Amino acid sequence: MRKISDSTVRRLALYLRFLEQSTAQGLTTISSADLAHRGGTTSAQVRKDLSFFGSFGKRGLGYSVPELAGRIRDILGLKRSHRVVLVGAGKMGGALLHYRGFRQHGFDFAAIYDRDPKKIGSHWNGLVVRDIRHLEADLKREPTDIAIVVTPAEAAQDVADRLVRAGVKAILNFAPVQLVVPLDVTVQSVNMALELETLSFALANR
Amino acid sequence: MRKISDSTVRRLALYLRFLEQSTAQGLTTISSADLAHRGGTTSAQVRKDLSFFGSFGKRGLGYSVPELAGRIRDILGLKRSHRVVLVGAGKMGGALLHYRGFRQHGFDFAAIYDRDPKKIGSHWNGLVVRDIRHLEADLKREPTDIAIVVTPAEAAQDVADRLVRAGVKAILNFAPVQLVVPLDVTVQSVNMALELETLSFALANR
DNA sequence: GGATGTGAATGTCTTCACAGCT
DNA sequence: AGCTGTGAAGACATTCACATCC
Repeated sequence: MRKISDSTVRRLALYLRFLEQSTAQGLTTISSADLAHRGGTTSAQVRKDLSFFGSFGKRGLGYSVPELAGRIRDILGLKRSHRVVLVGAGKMGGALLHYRGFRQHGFDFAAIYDRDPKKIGSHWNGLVVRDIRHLEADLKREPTDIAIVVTPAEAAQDVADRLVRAGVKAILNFAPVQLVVPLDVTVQSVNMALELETLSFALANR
Repeated sequence: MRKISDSTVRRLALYLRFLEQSTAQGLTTISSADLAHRGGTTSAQVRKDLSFFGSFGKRGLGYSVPELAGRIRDILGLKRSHRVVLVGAGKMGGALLHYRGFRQHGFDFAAIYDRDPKKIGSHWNGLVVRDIRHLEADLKREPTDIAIVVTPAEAAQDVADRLVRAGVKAILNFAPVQLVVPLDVTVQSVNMALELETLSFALANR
């Protein structure tokens, strides 16, 4: 497949969000201009993004909301649900576990791990926190391709190495470190202090 | 000032992280190649990023770690601390409030707001949750330029409008909606479901 | 000698603009 | 007539490569 840019993928996910809202509002048809307006981009951008994957619209009319939503779900691989394991049973881990948006989009938490004996065995949103030592054996029994890492910075690389060895192919990293992984593993990092720093830059330079 | 790309700003923040680590390790000098290696980029990229703001290195030697760190802090506006208000006293808000990385980088929580009477008045990490109704009056007394929005999607735009009216110039948004704000206000959004969706795309297309 | 700083070349993403369907 | 789909143009970002200086 032709190389698709990260920005295009992120925009597709955004468009999908708007399509879902449009469905809720009972709309059946939407134009690239509408989608663009809501996503802060241009209609040409929307059409170009979609054109990498096919032509889903009707000239003179626009796109069928349900059809386009289906196509994008297909493109993003959201037609099936994903098992997700979470490593790090801290405050942030707990917040993520309760975050509605994940389940709504087909991401289901299968397990939560920590290494702190005080946390192991406690119940979190219907799941029991397991000893990180069981990670490899558990994933061998039930393969999982997405992991969320919410450990302190010092532990994150080690956890990532173990996840990779256990066959995880995609990691969402909240620890403030740059994870090193093999090329066939994808990492997305959310670095919250860094987000604030870009805001600080914007404030300092207006 | 010449227009600086968002990617450049984010990389600067990353370099700063590495410089801090290098300081901790007692290094006094670092080359663009070292910085590049740790940040997953190239030495030319590092030099180009820095060149937008001046020439901070010594040819044949590299960069002085403390000096470069200082320069980047200056560029990013991190030489002063920032007052931050948080809106939304949910699980995620609580997690952010406890997140060490913020304070470490000079971002200090000044207040936390919610509209749920059951939460108002309770203590969160040394702060008392205040009624969102006091937002405008509080910010008039103590101007603040950064706000973090961690409300449900439905409430986020309304909260953003009020923040803007109260003079906030930078918003870090965790609600899964696209906030509409005037041009002189900067928004950074962290959309967690969207991050997982890009991972799902990567899994589906390898 | 060794690493920076930077124009020039290349590559990538976005926008334009219009032919082509419905 | 209206809106898509898409080559071509333009803007922007990254990489190259080398003169420059410590």
